[in-house]
Amino acid sequence: MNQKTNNRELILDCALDLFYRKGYEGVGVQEIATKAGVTKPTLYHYFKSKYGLLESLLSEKVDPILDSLSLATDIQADFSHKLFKMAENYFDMIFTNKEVFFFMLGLQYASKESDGHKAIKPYALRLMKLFTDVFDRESSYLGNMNGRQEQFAIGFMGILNYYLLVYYERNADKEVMPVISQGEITSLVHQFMHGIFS
Amino acid sequence: MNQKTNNRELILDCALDLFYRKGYEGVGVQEIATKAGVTKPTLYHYFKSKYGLLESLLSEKVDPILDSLSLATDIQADFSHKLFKMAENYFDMIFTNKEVFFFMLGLQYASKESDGHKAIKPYALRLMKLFTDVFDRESSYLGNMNGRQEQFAIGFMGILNYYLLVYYERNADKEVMPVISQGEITSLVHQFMHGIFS
DNA sequence: CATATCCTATACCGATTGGTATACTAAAGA
DNA sequence: TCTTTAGTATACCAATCGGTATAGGATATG
Repeated sequence: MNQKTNNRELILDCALDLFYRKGYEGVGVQEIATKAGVTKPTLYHYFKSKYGLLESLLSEKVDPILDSLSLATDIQADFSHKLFKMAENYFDMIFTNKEVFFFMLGLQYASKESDGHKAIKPYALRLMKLFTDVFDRESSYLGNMNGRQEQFAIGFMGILNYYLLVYYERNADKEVMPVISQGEITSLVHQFMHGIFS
Repeated sequence: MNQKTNNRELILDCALDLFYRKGYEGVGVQEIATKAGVTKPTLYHYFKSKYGLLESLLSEKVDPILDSLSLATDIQADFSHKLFKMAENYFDMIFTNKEVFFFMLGLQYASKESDGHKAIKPYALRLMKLFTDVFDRESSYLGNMNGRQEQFAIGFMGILNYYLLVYYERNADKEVMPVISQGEITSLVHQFMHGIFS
């Protein structure tokens, strides 16, 4: 039985759990190794540095998520339904990858000079582009966005992410976090599309 | 001349600048002291610990800002104008207190178990309540929000904050960050109130 | 002048930080 | 069987972490 890949994966998983709970800078390499039941040289055999570990972690955990999100934006439906589906997929993705997502979100808001922020930047841009593309594609049909597609994408992501943050904090104490209902998603999408008077 | 308050203030300012640029965990006590031109015991004379320094920093820098923001929400105008004024004040506040605000935002998204997140929580809640109150007060006039005031507040803050984050990243390299124009604010508020079809 | 208080510096603490040199073991390929 | 390679452990490194004991200097009050 090949132990190699096992330990590598184990280290990544332990690192993610710790990073998620305490933040990238708040976790030492020793702590990760101990939790994974290996020693530091083992960790350094697989990853060239702590930052290298972070990079591997992101590329192996975040990229697949973005890939699947990307596929999910290719549905055929009217715009309102499309946005609903997008929000639903987004929330789904987040609840099944809670640790990755909130760790990612934290890095996005971390100080610019921090290692974490530098590491997350390409992924954040890709996620943003994913949302912007949806509005861009729609504008060729609707044609009424007047170059504001990006502002819409920012607004949509802003609403979803901030809603998630608040939701997450309020249910943090709960054993298992309850999912966001379809009604809530509908309400959020409706608010985004038609404003607050309706 | 009394040097005491000078050094205390100096330490706070240096700490803020460093925390803003490198993050709370990314900065050592020694680094703060050195930048302020004092030694560690001096720092520890004024603040009982690194965390105590953070607490003092927040209460002395964030609270006044929230106070002034709170006052600014008390204007008499139609709702749309009120939201515009709020967004304008919010952006104004942020651009004149860039370091405090983005440091605060970073802590808000930091991992729950981190010291920084624990320290910022009450301030984040106060800011949130500030926005929610505006919608609550308006609902007594309009009465058409059906208990969704909080969702609206979250959405509004989400749009503003995410817009700020993107804007901030794009202009990070610039010598002096250009302010967000009144037109942009109008557009954002309009989008929030009436949705994307208009 | 003397005392008390506030402030600051030298020098140190144990613990932890990220990272490594060296050697050993197990397995796979020739 | 011999050699090579990947993986792991012991033990170590200098540097930094947050924090402090002690003592000296300044200033204000008695």
